[in-house]
Amino acid sequence: MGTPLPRDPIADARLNWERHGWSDVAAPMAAITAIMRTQQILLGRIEAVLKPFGLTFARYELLALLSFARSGALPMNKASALLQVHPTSVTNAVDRLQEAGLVIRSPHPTDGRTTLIELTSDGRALAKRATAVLNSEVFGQSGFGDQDVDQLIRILGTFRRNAGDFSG
Amino acid sequence: MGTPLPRDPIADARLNWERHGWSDVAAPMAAITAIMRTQQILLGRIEAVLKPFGLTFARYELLALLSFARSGALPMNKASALLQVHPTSVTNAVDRLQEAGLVIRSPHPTDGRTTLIELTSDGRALAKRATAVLNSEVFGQSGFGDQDVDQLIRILGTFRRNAGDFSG
DNA sequence: TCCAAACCCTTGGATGTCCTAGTATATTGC
DNA sequence: GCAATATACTAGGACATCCAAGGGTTTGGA
Repeated sequence: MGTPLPRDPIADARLNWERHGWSDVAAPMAAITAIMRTQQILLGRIEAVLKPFGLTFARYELLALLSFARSGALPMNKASALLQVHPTSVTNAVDRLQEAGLVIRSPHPTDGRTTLIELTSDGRALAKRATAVLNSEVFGQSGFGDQDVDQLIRILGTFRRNAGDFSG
Repeated sequence: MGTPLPRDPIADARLNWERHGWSDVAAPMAAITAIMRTQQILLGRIEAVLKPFGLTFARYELLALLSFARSGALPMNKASALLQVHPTSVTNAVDRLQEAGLVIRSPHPTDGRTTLIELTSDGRALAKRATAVLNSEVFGQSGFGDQDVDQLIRILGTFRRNAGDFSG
């Protein structure tokens, strides 16, 4: 990982696609592969920033989501839907956050099937500190130009809507 | 996952960021979060297509990379660099591909430290079939417009170069 | 009223990714 | 020529993600 490659591997893959007669899908292949790689780079940066807090991105996302809920609590199925991850992933994250004393599980007042995740004061404080560093170290230095940020939001927003993420 | 959300959770997160006084980084936060989510959606589609072949995306990428090498063989460290993943991830993928009879390990002729990964004829055939389906089912139906594909390639290409992926 | 279907969460299993450490082989410098 | 350093791969561990299955709770139709 340390040393940059002499050539862009994704551009090379695109050339290979074209050479094999798949020119019609070479460009979207390159775009999709670039998204995969960009995600990998960004996730690496985020995890590096969160590590000193004892957080992973998955746990941070849950903590941040709870901190924006008015009551500081959410049902697990709601968290799963909003974070768009499998329910078992939420179970996993809550287990670890609970061990760390950042959230607690509490029964839903009216629905016996549902478990509420509730932020502790420690959890709320940690979410705040982690967000501040994430803002300054990652989001504030994304490396994307302002116009490109707008383009990404537009393009990926359309894609996500078409993929069935949301109906708005 | 099944039902679309009534609202875009990323747009909501952006509003939350702005409400908390982080307007200066709200847009890049939204763009980065959208990249993470888009990657998740695309990976899901790809894995669904590859599953009938007994392949995962990681294994497919390795297979495809080998199929483009003239000799059909590559040193593991080379594969790790080109795929931009950790060497242990390549070891893992090769283990499983080898069990499936799709690749074999062979010693490097001059460097005793190095192991070559070599495509078997089964591996080459499977890579070809999987690529065909991936092209028609995923890359050919990406949901991105032609202009958006070009924008993505440009924006993410710049990002990756600045991140140190390649020097070209 | 009551049982079947739907829903919620958890457990167990399979994969992939990374990190750290360890073993083996090459290369470099004295 | 030999020791020190660098490189290549593998083993073990921590996490996260998904799927399939299981047990408890609600809901809704007969």
